Amino acid sequence: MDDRKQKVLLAIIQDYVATAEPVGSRTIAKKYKLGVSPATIRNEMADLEDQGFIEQPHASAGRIPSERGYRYYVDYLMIKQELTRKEEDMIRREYETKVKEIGQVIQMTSQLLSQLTCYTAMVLTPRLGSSNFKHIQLVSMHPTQAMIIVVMDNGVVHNRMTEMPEGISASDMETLSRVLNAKLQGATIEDIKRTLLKEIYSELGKHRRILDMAMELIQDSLALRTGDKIYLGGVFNMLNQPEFHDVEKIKTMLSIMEQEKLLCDLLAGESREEGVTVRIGNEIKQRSIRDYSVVAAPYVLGGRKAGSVGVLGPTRMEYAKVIGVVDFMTRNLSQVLERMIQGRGK
Amino acid sequence: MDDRKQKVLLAIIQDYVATAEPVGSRTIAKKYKLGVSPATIRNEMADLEDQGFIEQPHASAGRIPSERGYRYYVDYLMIKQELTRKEEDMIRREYETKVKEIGQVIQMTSQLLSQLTCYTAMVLTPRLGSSNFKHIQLVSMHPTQAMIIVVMDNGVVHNRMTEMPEGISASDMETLSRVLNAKLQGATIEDIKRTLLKEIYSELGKHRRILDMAMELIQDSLALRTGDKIYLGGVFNMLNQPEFHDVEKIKTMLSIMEQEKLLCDLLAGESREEGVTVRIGNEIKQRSIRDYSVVAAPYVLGGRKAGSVGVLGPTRMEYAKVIGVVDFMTRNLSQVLERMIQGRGK
DNA sequence: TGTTAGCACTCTATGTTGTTGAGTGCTAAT
DNA sequence: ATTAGCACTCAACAACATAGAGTGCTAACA
Repeated sequence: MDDRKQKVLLAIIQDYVATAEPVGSRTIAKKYKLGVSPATIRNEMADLEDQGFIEQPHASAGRIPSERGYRYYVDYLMIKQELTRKEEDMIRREYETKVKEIGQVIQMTSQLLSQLTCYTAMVLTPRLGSSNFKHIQLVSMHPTQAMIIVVMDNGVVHNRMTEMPEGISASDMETLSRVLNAKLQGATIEDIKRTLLKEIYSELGKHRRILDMAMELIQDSLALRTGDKIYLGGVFNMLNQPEFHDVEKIKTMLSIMEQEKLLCDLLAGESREEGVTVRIGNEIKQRSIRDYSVVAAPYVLGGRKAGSVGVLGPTRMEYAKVIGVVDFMTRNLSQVLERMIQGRGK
Repeated sequence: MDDRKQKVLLAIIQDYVATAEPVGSRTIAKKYKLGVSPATIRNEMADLEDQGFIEQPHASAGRIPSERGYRYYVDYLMIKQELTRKEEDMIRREYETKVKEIGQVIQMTSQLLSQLTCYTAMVLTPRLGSSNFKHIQLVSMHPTQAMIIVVMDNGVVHNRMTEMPEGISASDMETLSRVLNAKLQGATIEDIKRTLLKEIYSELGKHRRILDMAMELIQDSLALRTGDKIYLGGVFNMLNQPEFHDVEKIKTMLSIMEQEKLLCDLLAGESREEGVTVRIGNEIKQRSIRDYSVVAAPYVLGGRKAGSVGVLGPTRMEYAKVIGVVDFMTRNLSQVLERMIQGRGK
């Protein structure tokens, strides 16, 4: 692959990414002054086509990059595009002013990602590590109603209403809370299941009914692990891409977006322990998405992969830009989350 | 408006709602055996057009109902379609098995609504009435981190992490919680602002830093009123309606769906204190939605309107069905929420 | 007087055909 | 190795023709 061929391929990709129209030899000669005539470029293009880097939609049209072409571009030709000063400032500002809890962080991230790229953003909720029991609190609401609140040590809070037998006063509940807290301090789910449960029951047996509810909630909390949820951003945004001029395309795209499970697999599966991963067209394992490309990367929490973010768009994607954005956003997201959970050390 | 004219209008509406194609006189004569010839029906149709109940898209096409036609249908011709036994059972089962907290109820409702109607569902989150302070709890997390949890008397829970000065033990926090709870019991926001604040500060002055945070959260909680949020369901669902064969239509529709505020106004504004409201086309005040119809109704909590649900679809809508569904769902939703908040009295 | 058959007319949707222009591949000259 | 020239291909577009659905009107009919 000599130098000029690379230049031609680069030109084709850049032009096609920008215009979504097949690129002809004349266009390249004019716009990307390589100092040679269209005829020469035609020869190079014929070669590139033989090697599978570009293809012709039909006989008398220009060329478009093939998946292999994009792959070559991403691996060898592309220069990652860093965010501008302005963009970085904007992002930091958004996080600082508008975000107060973990759900908002995730949502904001997906919004920013799609806004910066014009494609669809996906963010997987973080698995918040350890998740052991921290605190339980029973609060009397109505005469016959109580709320059970469970706090996990990663900062997740669960709560549930429950019916309560008559004749339990608010101070009874306070006592119950205190005893339970003392017993359960720092316990893992195994501890609770194996040993503590019996101990507690024998001690507080008369409040069996409430205990049952409390235990159920604690177990749910421990089991739930903030069940992998995926946030999408800018699905609608992407419809402005010319690949969606056709109603059928829109529908199939939207039906993919509806399949949460598929998208979770996509994100969880594609991104490795570290760094940005790019999957182009058929490189994606999920069959139904083979017309698109994904740029994904994990974000970390306490040094370990906690979740992933990704951008989904047509194979004709601004890879340089998207990769830059995804890279920045994952690092930023890690920081923001870390600060939020560990405390915003001044 | 004589009897036969009504029958013709009814036939036109039913057929057009079913097929989305302009209806001709032949079709009516054949399918809706009125016992007269197409020519007679043509005469009736000419009259109906003069009166503004139907219109012709172009000279040699059949007729389609006008907004006035739909209005007449909804007011005088239509027979509300109750849900089938099967559907009702399905709904009840879904709520019972899958729904454990208030957010899920709302989401499930919008899902079911859109599923049953094939249009887009909108559900406004409930305003949970009073919303006074019920309980506060400080929980020590890390050595320098604490969580503040505030419970409101309508069952809403807010929580926030905060930094904590060194040298405050877990039992200090327990004490703090207890004193605060005692002081604040059942207080409204005014109480807190006017009198209690000073009292508490003078008593617990040395923990000023924590108090500030706690008070901030309480005030936020009182102010937030679970800020009117809207849940949409089945936006994509609706794309299968033939009115969306055109890309532009899809885009404008989706851009409407993105404007949360607009939709909130729509729902909050259109539905009165009680019962199902139907707004057809231009009857909708919001300009940008004038091509659609809305069927909305409020749901109640403790005897007062707490929120609204609605269905948004093309003017060519199955009003009979949709009205039945909306009616049933609001009543059911009221019940489910009531039970959830007041306690699931057996 | 209300109903109906018949018919001319209208207009969209669909298909056909011709034309244009962008772009190629090949060849021969440089 | 590069390039000008040229014949060729094919999608896109426009112009035109055709078919058919549906109407409104008129005149005949019960």
